[in-house]
Amino acid sequence: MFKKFKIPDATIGRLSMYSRYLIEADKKGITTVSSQHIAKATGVTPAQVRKDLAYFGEFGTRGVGYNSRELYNYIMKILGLNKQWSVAIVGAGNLGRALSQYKGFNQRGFNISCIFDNDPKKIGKKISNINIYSFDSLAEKVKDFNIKLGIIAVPASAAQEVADKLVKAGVRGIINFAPVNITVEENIILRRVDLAAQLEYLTYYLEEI
Amino acid sequence: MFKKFKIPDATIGRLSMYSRYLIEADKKGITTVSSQHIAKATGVTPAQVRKDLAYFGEFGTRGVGYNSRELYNYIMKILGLNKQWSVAIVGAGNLGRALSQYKGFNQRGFNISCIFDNDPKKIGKKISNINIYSFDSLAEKVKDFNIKLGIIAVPASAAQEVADKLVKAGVRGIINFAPVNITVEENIILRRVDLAAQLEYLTYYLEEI
DNA sequence: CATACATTGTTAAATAATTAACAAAGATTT
DNA sequence: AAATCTTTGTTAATTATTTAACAATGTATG
Repeated sequence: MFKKFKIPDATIGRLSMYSRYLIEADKKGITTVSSQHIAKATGVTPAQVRKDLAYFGEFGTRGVGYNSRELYNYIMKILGLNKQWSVAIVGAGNLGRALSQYKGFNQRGFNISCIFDNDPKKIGKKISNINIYSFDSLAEKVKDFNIKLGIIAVPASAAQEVADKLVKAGVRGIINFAPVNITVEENIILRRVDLAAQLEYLTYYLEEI
Repeated sequence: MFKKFKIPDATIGRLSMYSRYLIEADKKGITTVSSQHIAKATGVTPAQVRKDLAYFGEFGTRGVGYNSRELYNYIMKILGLNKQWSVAIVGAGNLGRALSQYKGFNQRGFNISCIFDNDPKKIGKKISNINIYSFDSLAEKVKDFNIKLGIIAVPASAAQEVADKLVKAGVRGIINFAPVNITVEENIILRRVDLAAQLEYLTYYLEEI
């Protein structure tokens, strides 16, 4: 698996979609699929599918297509999903609690190992069998559980501080749900997910039609 | 407000970020900001800020910058956020419940009016004062509450059916949290948010470093 | 086994988005 | 009031991404 070239960010998101389609196809007994099939199921063009895959190698057979299971395995490997990942969620508010229980993470190999909060009323409790720990024990627990991924679900005002703590503890990738821009050192992967902004895309387009 | 040209999708997301910075700046008594200030606070380039704004008009004063409050108001108007929007959430599972309670929506003018589910145990109950109704009453309630935005938080297998129902009831914009591609007629605005895929971006980049 | 057909992988063309450069316009200083 | 400084808005250049086209390659058919 080689990542020599710069791959468009969007490609990664599409690979994830492809993989979901492929595992479904495989379950249904569809052993072979074409770029056309994948494209139709995921809402992209066949050329896009082939281009995306071409970044990583040759996975198909000309005149035939792709073996569903095989391509699925390749993509999962590309995405780094051929193993389990431990994840920490920081913030046991509504969003943090929901994400802790969200089944979709488990389905893709993510294991929410622990939750952190600074509310004494929450510390020591559990959310669907996941322990809530104090901020103070973050570094310790991150090392214990070998956690490389962190989810920030705290208010905007605390997000940067939490990010710093996570990075210091050894976390390598962070998703920030707080609606604020935070910065991390260069070798840390950071993504921002702004739920309200998603609705704002809709209102923007609906506004003037 | 004119949307003659095709605006990059990313621009809309950035406008949302800018607006969040601007209201904060205004609260702190910073009446004037430059594209440089906005850029630094939101993690983009000053040229990007000016380009984004230029799609919609001239909001600044050369040699001076932008009036924080004024630009904030302009952007909110552009995004269609100068009024309240009623939103329906479909699915009262973990994710649906969390989104119903998520404070971030309210802060930006979104009002979760009702929740729909088909579980008899949930119908009739409330989640932080928001009623849970049956799928059957969806069309009726969407009209009663004048709901134009819908959030799909049901399992992938039910997502398309829910989308169809929402559209038929008069909803114009949809966010789909189910990890599946759904289709809607052309004049409906649809966005897909795949939470697991967000983590997969991280693992992709962490995999081979 | 030659011909027709299907579908990939790849190269080229077209489109889109970002960044850089700078003239225009207003504020400040001498 | 001329000269200098600042920062916008806009145009041009650059970079990135998507789409289209097609040669290469394998399968199926007569």
